[in-house]
Amino acid sequence: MQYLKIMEAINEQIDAGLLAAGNKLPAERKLAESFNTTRVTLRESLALLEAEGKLYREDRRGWFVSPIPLSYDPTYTTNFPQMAKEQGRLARTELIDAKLMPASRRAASLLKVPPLSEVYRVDRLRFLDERPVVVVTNFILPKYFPDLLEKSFTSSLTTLYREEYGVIYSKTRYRVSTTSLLGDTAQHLRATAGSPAMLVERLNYDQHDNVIDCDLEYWRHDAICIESMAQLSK
Amino acid sequence: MQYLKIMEAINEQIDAGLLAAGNKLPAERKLAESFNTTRVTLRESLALLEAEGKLYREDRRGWFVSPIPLSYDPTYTTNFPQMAKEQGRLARTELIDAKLMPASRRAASLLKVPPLSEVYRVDRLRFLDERPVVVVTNFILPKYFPDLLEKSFTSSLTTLYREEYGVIYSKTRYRVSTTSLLGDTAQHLRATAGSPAMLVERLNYDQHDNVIDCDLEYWRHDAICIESMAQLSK
DNA sequence: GAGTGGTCTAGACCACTTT
DNA sequence: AAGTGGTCTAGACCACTCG
Repeated sequence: MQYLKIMEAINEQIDAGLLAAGNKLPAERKLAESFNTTRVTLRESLALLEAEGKLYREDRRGWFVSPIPLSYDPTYTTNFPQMAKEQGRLARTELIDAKLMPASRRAASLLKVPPLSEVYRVDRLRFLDERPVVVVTNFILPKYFPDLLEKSFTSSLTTLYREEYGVIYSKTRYRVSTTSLLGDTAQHLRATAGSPAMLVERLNYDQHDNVIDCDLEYWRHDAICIESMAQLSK
Repeated sequence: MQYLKIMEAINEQIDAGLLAAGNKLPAERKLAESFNTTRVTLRESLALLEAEGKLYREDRRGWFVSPIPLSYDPTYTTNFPQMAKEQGRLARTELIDAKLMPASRRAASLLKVPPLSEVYRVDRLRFLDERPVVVVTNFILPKYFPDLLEKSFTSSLTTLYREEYGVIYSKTRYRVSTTSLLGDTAQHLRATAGSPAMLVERLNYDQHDNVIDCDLEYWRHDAICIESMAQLSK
């Protein structure tokens, strides 16, 4: 099992600090040669390290050493930039698109509205230390947020909800699963189609226990770990 | 991008119900031939479907269609068999090993005890509908559980804690990340080395807020989704 | 324009599972 | 004994990135 040995060798270089977070690895052909193997086998090792979250890929750009993951607490509402800041990271959000449209099947079922009901859809791309790490899609019930599209999306949605509409996030139902990145989502994250990813789906309630929106978050899976504290319910 | 097309084709067959949960796919060579491609390319498609949680592999046995994932709520203490039962699934736990030993570095740091302190280590393998889905390793502080090894491990640990020691799980700190299966863990799960996995680490507290144990759970990543409700803390 | 990663081909051998 | 999946080789072409 060559590819396991190669994986361990690269792993050691990372642990020893020879390859620091963010560093680009040498070209695949060079690595393959230095490990005395072919590209196919080498790529198997790299894919394994990617699955473990030690390396990540930028499509057609090469392989990089993963930074420390962001600790993400779904029970904590602070907005993304602040969450990052508290962990000594720099965050930034880019608006991809915001529009009124018929709810997708998944969104309609989460929000418990009839299929094809009109909802706002807001797509955003978030960066951590200038690396794109998550594509967030919100589906928002227009009922609670009239004329949402005329507002500015420069601040966080939670802030917008609170300051413009007096709506306060108070409860969230979340679901975490693993998946892979495809199509536009992959492109925004500069990822190769099929890269492993973490999907966080959230259904958010306001202070009166009304469902106000839901969101789908496609994370580069090495960029976060979900971390929380829970009182046990039984 | 052939492998994406193949992936979609197989996906459709699953969605259409032609390939039902638990079904074994035809041999790789046959699939490759029927899609008019080579095994390498076909395996790329299969690996993608594995990453998405649609298929899983049993080492040297072939590819299978994934069953519906178990919904796993980390804030819910009911033991594993009961959690499964509530979702109409059959669960079973096998004891792999139980012994007193020096804490591993990871365990010592979680439990906040000096490295190499003696702790109980209990390894168990859990099945869902007769499929091995998770390897659970508990590191238990002997301080609260004298003579633990003399007890029977046929019931759940939570039950054992409560009935034999009056210790009640009341709070848990959990962390979810993605990783891959290697070595013994992979073997117990009948997985090929490097299969994608979900790692759930928990640090458990009793009714007096004492840390009593921690555990590492290596899940076949298609077998669960983490799902919970949270009151927002701020 | 050179080099790189993404994708693909057409084989091969081995150890293991299955028949 | 036959067939299967796991692993590996030694190439190839293309579209893209980067200097």
